[in-house]
Amino acid sequence: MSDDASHPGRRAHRHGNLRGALLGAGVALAREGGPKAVVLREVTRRAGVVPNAAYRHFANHQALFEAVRGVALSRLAHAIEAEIEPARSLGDARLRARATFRGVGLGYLRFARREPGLFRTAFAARPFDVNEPRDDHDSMRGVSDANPFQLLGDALDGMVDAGLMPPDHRAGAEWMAWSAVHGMAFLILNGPLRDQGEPRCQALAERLVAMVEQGLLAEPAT
Amino acid sequence: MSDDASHPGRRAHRHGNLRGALLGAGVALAREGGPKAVVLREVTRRAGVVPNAAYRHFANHQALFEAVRGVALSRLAHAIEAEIEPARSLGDARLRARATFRGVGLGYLRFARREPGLFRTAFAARPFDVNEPRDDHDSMRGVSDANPFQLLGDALDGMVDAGLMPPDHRAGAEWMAWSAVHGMAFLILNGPLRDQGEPRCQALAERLVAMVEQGLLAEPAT
DNA sequence: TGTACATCAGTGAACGCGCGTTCACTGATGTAC
DNA sequence: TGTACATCAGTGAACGCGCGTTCACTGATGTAC
Repeated sequence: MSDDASHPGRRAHRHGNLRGALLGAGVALAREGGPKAVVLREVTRRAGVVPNAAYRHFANHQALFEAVRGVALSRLAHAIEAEIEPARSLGDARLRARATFRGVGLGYLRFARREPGLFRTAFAARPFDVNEPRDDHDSMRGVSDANPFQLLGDALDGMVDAGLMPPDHRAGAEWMAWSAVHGMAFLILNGPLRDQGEPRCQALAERLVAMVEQGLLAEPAT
Repeated sequence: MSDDASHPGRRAHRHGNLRGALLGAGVALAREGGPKAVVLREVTRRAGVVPNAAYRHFANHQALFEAVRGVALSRLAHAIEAEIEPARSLGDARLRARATFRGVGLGYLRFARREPGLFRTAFAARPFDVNEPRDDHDSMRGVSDANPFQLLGDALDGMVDAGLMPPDHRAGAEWMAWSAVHGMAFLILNGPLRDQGEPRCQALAERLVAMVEQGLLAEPAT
């Protein structure tokens, strides 16, 4: 790729950054075809290298896949951060808390629609550790390094801090919100909602997030 | 299996009901290992038959898989019907409507927990047609033949009929409820909620369904 | 500044695996005469 | 009631596929003297 340096006719040895090239190829495959497309042999093919060369940089196929998955999760976090960014400038604390919470849900769903392959990859196979720090591989400057789950938790904390959500409703609220939003992502990607247009998807997403907000705030103590 | 009939030493020809045996083996595999475990060669192995014998009864592997998936969806519908059955005897129409609605969600989630392999199989690969009638393969007598989606729709209609839900909130409400419940099933089966005990899962499920109910009824017209 | 050498990233060839699927076959069953 | 025959469900053997992974190798690179 970028090693057109000073040794024109040399053999392909000393790739330069094969690990990065393999990871990039894996991410590209995941974007195009989801988790099943992240096949070791195809990854090496794309990197212009023989299959077993991958074993210099990853213990096995699973290790490579986990690295790709880490990037996918990181991209999801960035998508959410981009969606909640505008809310930061809101003056009213209550409005800001609500807008941030909605942004987390809408960002999650937007990423699912825009990057279905990466989204599927992020949640394929073993679930990600809710506490694992984000892969800083492609992190942006000036932006926190939270994983998607932590961004959701922060948004919920904000709702409590702003006095919108009773503190005794806070525990476990992540699971409620995440369930709703992930389920809709599934219906849109694999389910009966899969052939809806973008405007309809956006409308459904907004209604869903509003429903969750309503349900979490007004939730009876029962 | 059941052909210990009148021909003791005969070859394995004329199985009797090989199609049924294959389907049964496929369902058993799906229960044990989810959709990926429904492998044609293993199905025939379990039926005590040579692999290509399956092609007398199913066009190919996919046709066999779809048949298995149909059974899984049918089982899910039965689980939901069993859960809403008690609500039918409730006198008050409003209580009955709410109990039925909750039963749909709780039955869905209970099935996901009790039959994770079948649940995963039901929603693997291509989504089921929301209008397709249930496989009557193992239908119960005295019970309607609705698919899970139709049961949800009926429950929502019941909420409107009972005056609990404003009619203008009815359209698309299935997607809201289904999203929430399916997402939680995912978190419990594949996500960070996967190692919770049964009581905790049940509590989360009840809270989720209550949240959806609250959110759908109080939903602002925005 | 030049030579000898250790390192180790990538090569080339091959493995065994289980899969879905195809082919020509055989022999028990049920029917027609 | 008995015989000839067509049917077709299941057999046996084989295929090509792409996969992940292992092995002994080679040759460019950077370092020590």
